[in-house]
Amino acid sequence: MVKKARSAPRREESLSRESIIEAAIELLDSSGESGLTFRTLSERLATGPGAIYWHIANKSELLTAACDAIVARTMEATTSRAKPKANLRALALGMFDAMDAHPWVGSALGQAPGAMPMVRILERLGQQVRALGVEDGTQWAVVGALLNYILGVGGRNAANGQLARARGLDRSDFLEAVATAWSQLDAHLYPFTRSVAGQVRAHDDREDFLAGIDLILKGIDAQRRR
Amino acid sequence: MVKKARSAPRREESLSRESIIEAAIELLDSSGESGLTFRTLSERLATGPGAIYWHIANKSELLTAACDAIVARTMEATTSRAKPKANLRALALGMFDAMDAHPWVGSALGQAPGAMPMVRILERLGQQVRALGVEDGTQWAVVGALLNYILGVGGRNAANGQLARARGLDRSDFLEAVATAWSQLDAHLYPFTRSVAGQVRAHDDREDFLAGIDLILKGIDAQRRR
DNA sequence: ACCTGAACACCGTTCAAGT
DNA sequence: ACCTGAACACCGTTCAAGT
Repeated sequence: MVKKARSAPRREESLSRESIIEAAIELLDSSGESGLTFRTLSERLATGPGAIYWHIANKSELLTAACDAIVARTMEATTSRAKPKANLRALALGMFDAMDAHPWVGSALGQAPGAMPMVRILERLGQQVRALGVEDGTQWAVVGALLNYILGVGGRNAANGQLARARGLDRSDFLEAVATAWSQLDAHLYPFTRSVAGQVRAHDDREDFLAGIDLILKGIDAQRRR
Repeated sequence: MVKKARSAPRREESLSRESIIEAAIELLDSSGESGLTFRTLSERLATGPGAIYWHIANKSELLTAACDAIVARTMEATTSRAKPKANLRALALGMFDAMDAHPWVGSALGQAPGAMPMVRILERLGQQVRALGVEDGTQWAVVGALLNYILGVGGRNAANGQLARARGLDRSDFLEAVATAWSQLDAHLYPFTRSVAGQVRAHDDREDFLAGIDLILKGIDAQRRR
């Protein structure tokens, strides 16, 4: 009945940098960082692996570009209309949620120091720290502390997710396994880790994250008051 | 003159987990994370790639074990005989220097959440935070903030080093390139990043790192005083 | 018990050849 | 200008076969 039998899936539009990046994001979301392969990606785009290189220099550029797309959207979704502190918290939480939804973003951010996705975050943090009235000389240190903390948490979360995936567990099963291992450590050598094992199970990552941000914000206050 | 002509290099002792880890550390130090290969490693140990699997499960275990060896040495070298705050600073600086000397340690740490190398650091931080008099309920958040910050900086430094190596630059040339790129950003969209570009060039990473630690310590004080 | 090394199933990347 | 897909030079990992 149909004029043309539809054979193998065929691209209708030509490849473009954006369509490649969008497909890469889908792949990363569904199969993790190890799932992003030029072969798998080119299959999904109904082309050959070589074609991608016409639009993107290499894999690390692709990963950074995918990461940047997520970060850019997150920055757009996070307005800055409240007071600086509230903005900083919202910004941090926005990044936390983005890295939670796309675990690969945390590790991709870490792999592209000084590049665009990091700069977007740095800039927004910096503007709010300025608005907070921190003096010029210490702005860099303060923003650096916030940025490193955010990226540190993101990287850790990403690693948790990847390890869990690799072992076929979900996140909470993985944390459960960590808690169990910690509670079996030598009581004499690792008293603190043992005492804290239960909290690994119970606590809310998002709340812990925010508590860290608040701690840094308190430090900023204390420094400014001096 | 010599009884037996020495032919191809031959192992004199049998392989062991430790000798493999030691060789891996040497390889990582000299050629970076991408330089650690089962083939290169087995050549250096005068054996075949398969032999290593008798002693170590896989590459990620090898990397974590190498990382743990460095962290364990660092913890041993860092005594805790002063006041808690001084101990925390010394501990953080010790890790900073270790990650500076072995840039791959920063990224290896991030890849092994909940595993031994991380636990060593967690435990030491935790004991000092306890000694500081932080109440039980908030110890986890405080230690988490310190740990995430330390690992965040370590990861960033590692990424800087690896990127620089990949581009055939040394670290300062790489930072120079970042500073230049940042200073050419759009003045309207990226005022903060531009203003801070110069400091990327000038500032001492180690001092910046310590400033961040002090900021968190100040936050802890402020929280306790409440 | 421990080691050897060929073989397997992948990678990222290149590049002549096509349209 | 853009795409194709075979080919290159690697990987980590396995495993029969050796000692």
